[in-house]
Amino acid sequence: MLNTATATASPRVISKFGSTFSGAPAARAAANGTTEADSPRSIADTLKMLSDLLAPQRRVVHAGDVIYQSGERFGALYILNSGFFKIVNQSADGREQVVGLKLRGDWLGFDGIARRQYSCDAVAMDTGEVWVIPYGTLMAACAEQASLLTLLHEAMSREIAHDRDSLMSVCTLPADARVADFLRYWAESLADRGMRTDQFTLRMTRAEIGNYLGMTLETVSRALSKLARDKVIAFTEKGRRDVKIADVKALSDFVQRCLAPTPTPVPTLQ
Amino acid sequence: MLNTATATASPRVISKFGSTFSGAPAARAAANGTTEADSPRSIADTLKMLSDLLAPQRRVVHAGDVIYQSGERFGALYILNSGFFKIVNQSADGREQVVGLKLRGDWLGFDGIARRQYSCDAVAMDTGEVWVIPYGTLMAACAEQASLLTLLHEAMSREIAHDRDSLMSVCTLPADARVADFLRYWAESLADRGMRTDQFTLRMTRAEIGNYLGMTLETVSRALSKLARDKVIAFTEKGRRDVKIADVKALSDFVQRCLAPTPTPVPTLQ
DNA sequence: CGGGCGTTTGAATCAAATCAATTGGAGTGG
DNA sequence: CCACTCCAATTGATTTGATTCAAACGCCCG
Repeated sequence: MLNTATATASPRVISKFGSTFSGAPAARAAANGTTEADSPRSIADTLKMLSDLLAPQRRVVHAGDVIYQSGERFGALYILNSGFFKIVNQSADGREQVVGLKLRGDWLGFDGIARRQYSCDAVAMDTGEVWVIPYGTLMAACAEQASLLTLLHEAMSREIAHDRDSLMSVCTLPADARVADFLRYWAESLADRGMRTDQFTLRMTRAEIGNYLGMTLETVSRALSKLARDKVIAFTEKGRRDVKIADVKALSDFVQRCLAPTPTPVPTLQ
Repeated sequence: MLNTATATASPRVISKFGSTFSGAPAARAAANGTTEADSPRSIADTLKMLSDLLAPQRRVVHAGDVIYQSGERFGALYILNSGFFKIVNQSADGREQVVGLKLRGDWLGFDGIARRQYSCDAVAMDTGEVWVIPYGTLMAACAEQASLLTLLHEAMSREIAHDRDSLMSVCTLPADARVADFLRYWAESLADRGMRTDQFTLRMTRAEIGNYLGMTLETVSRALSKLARDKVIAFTEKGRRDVKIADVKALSDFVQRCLAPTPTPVPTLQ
C-alpha cells in the first residue's frame, strides 16, 4: 500500500518531567480501550449551555450559502445547530480542496483567530441553523464562566486531533480504504448526534467526496461499487446518493483487509 | 495531476449576518497580498512573555526523547524554546504517520485537551529545551492576563490552519511538488526564527520525510535529485543531508511548474 | 420529451510504489 | 590506519493502483 515506513527514532521516554502534576503515564496500550474521562457533555447539553450563556444570534442558511470566506476579516466564531457544512481551502494558484466537513455541535472559524482573517471558506451544503458568536463577546463570557472556556478549548483540541487523523488517512490508506473510512467516520458522526446511521444520504457529489479524500470522482465511484459488491454497504432503490450501512464494524474490517499485505490464500488449507 | 476537481456549489454569499460587528468583507483577492494585521509579536517576544508570566519549568531534551506519548494522561502543554520535534500519529492497526514538525516558539499538546489524554507522540529530533506549562496553571494565568489567552488561541488557530494546508498539499500536489513545498515551508520557518535559510540540515531521513509527505523514501530521493538537477536546490560537499537553497522563490516556481498542465511547447513558435 | 448533471464502467496511460542492486559515510574494532 | 559492518541514500527495472479519456446510463427538472 502506501508508506508503512518507520518514523520512529530511539524510543527513549524522557524522565517524566519532574512531578508538576500527578497522573501516571498510562501507557498507550491501556489507552485505546475505554473512553472513561471523555468529553463530559453531550452535544445537546453543550448547545444548550452556549445558548443560555451567550444568547447568540441565529441564522438560517441554505445549500450554497457561504458562512464566511477566505480573506474576510475575522470577527466571530460560529456554532452549528443544524445542517451540513464543508470547509474549503484555496491556494494562491487555483487549487481547491475540501478540508473539513462539519455538522451539529461543531464550531467554525477557528482558522481566523491567528491572522485576524479567515483562511478558508465555510459553505452550507443543506438548510441549517448557524449561531453567531462574536469573538469578543465569547472572550468576555469566558472570563465569567470558566466552563465556557473549557468548552472552547476542547472544541479546538478535537479539531486539531481530527485534522491529524485525516492527514494520516490520506497518507497511509489506499483509495478504497479511504472511502470506507470516510463512511465509517460519517456514520459515527451521525450516531453521535442521535441520527440514524443504518441508512443516510450522502450530501456530497462523488467529485466533492473525491476532492475531500484526495482522489478522483471515478475512483470514489469504483470504491463505492466495490463496497456494495462486497456487501459492506448497499444502495437504496432511490438512487445511489443514499447508502445503507447495516454494520459499521464491517467498514473498519474492510479497511483492515485493504491493509493486509497478501491474504496468504487459506493458510489452514495450505 | 491529482484532483483539480471542483468542490464548489452555487457560491452565493449570505446576507452578511446582520451587523454584530463592523469590518467590511475584504474580498479574498485583497487578502493574499500583505500581512498587515498579522501576529503582533515576534516569536522571541512571545517566548519572553511566557517566560515572565509563567516561569515555566525548563527541560533539556535530546534526540529521540519523547515529550509525551499517545494515551498518556493530559496535564500540560509544552512550548519549544529550541530544538526540532516531530509529532507522530499512530492508528489502532500499526500505521504510523508523522503529522507535524515543530520548532522554536511552537506549542505541543493541544491534541490532549479534549480527551484528557494525548492522542499522538511528540518526539525530539535534536537537542533542545522544552518549557512545561501545566494546563491548570496556564488557565489561572489567563484569567489574570487576557493577552496570554489571546496568545494561546492564536497558537491553536495557527495549528488548525496549517494542518489544513498540509492536507491540501498532500491531496493536490504531485510528489515532486510536495517535496519542493516542504522545503519551502521549512526554509520559511527557519527564516521566521532568524536562522539561516540559504543552507541548512534536514534533520530527518528520507524515510521520515516521505512518511510525513505521504510517499516512499525512494520517491523523496528522486524528487530531491530532480530539484538538484534543475538547480532549484543544491547539496553541500558534506553529504546529502545538507541542502543549499539560494532562492526560496525558485521552490514556489517549481511547484507551479509541476501544476502547469502541458507546457504547450513554445507557444510563440507554434 | 429533451437537455443537463451526476454517476457508472471500461480501456489506456501514467505516476508512484515496489523490488533490487549499488554506492557512500559513520562508526567499530582489530 | 584499514577492514568491516551497518544504515542511509541513490538509481534502475518492473509492477501496480489510480488517473485520464471515453462512452453510456439514469435521473431530475423545465
